[in-house]
Amino acid sequence: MGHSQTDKQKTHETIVAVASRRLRERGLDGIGVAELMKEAGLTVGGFYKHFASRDDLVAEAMQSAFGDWERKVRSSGVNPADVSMRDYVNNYLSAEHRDDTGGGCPFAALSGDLARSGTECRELATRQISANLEDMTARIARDDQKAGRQNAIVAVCALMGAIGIARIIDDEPLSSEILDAVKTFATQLGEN
Amino acid sequence: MGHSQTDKQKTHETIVAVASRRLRERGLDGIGVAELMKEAGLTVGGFYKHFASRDDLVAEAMQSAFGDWERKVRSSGVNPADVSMRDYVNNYLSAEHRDDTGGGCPFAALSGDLARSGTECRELATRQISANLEDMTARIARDDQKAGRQNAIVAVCALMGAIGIARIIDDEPLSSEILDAVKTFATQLGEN
DNA sequence: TGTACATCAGTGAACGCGCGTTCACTGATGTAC
DNA sequence: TGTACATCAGTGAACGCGCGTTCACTGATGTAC
Repeated sequence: MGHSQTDKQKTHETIVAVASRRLRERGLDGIGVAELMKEAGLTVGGFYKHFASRDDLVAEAMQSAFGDWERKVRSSGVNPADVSMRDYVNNYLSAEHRDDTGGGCPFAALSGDLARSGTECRELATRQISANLEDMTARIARDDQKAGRQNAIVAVCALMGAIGIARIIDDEPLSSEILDAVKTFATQLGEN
Repeated sequence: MGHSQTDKQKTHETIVAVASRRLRERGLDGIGVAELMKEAGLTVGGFYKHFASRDDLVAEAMQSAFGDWERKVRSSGVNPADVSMRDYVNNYLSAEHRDDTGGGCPFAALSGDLARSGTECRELATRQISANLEDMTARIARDDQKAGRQNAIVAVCALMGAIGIARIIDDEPLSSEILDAVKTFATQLGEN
C-alpha cells in the first residue's frame, strides 16, 4: 500500500461506507472495530490512523448514512431535484427498502439508538428531520398551508412507523399489507 | 432472606420489572446483568437461580414489557375495557409517554432491536401488533370496513413513528408540534 | 415444644472471552541531492 | 537518472477492562422426629 493522500482518503471512505451500512443493520454498537476493518479489507491497528476512537467513526458514519440516503432518495424519482410524492412513497415503502435496512433510511433503522445518543448526533438528526418535513410539505401542494404542514408531519411519521413495524413483523402478508395501506394513504396526500 | 416459593417469585418479578424498564430505555443490550441485579437490590450470582442466561431474561422481560404497556393503556381511558380513540391518542402522544421510554410502548422504544431479534421475540411482537391493529380498527367505527382497517394501520404507524421521531428531536417546540399534528389527525379518525 | 438436619435463594470472588485501544514494526512511496 | 533517507498507512500481537457465567460458601427457613 502506498501512502499518498488520495489512497488514504479512499481507505477512509471505504471504512465509513462499511460502517454506515453495518450500523444501520445492527445498531450503533452492533459491530466491532476488528470486524469492521476486516470487512473493509484491512486489519485492526490501522483504524486509529483514521479515527480518534470508535465513537468518532460512529459520528462520521451517521452523517454519511444521512447523505447516502438523501442521495438514494433523489435518484429514485423521475426528477432528481424534486421527487414526487408517488415516487418517494413507492421507494420508501417498497419491500426492497424494508429488506435493506443497511442501505435504508437511518431514522427507521436507528430511531431507538438516535434517541439515546449524544448532542452532536441528535442535532444532526434534528436538522435532517426538519429538512425532510420541508421536502414533504413541498410534495403536498395545498391551498391551506397549515393543513399542508400537518399532513406532511403525519406522512413522515406514518412512513417511518410503517417501515419499522413492517421490519418487525414475522409474517410477509401482514407486513406487505401495512406497507400498502400506508402507501395508499400517503400517495393520496400528494394528489390535490 | 428466606427461600419460600413466594419470596423467590417476588424477587423474580422484581428483576423482570427492572429489566423491562431498562431494556426499553437502553436497548436490548444496553444493561449488564450485574447492574441489573444491583438495581433490583441483589448481587450478580443470584441471577442464575432465576434465569438460564441473559437471553432468557431478555425474552421474559420483553413479554412483560408488552403486558405492562397493555395494562397502562387500559388504565388510561374512562372505560378500561374499551379505550376510546381520544383517550388512546392523548395518552400515546403525550409528553409523558415521549419522556418515559422505559415505561412506554415497547415497539416505539425497541423497533430496531425487535427487527434484529430471534424468532421467539418476533412472533410475540407480531401477535401483539395484530392485536393492536384490531383494537385500533375497533376505535374507527366506519361504514366501510376496508377503509377502517386501512385507517387503523395508518394510525398505528403514525403514532409509533411520531413518538420515535419526537424522542430523537433535540428541540422541544418541534417535538411537540409533531406530537400535536399526529394527535389531531388520529383523533379525527375516531370521529365519524 | 424443642432439636438436628436438609434445602436452597442469595453472596461475592474468580474465570474467560471479546472488544477497544496501544505500540513497535514494516515496507512502499515521496523527496533531496 | 540514480541513490539514500524520511514519511507514514497499514500490520498484528499485546494489554486492560467489562461483562456473562461459574462456583464454593452462607445462613435463614422448612421438615422430621
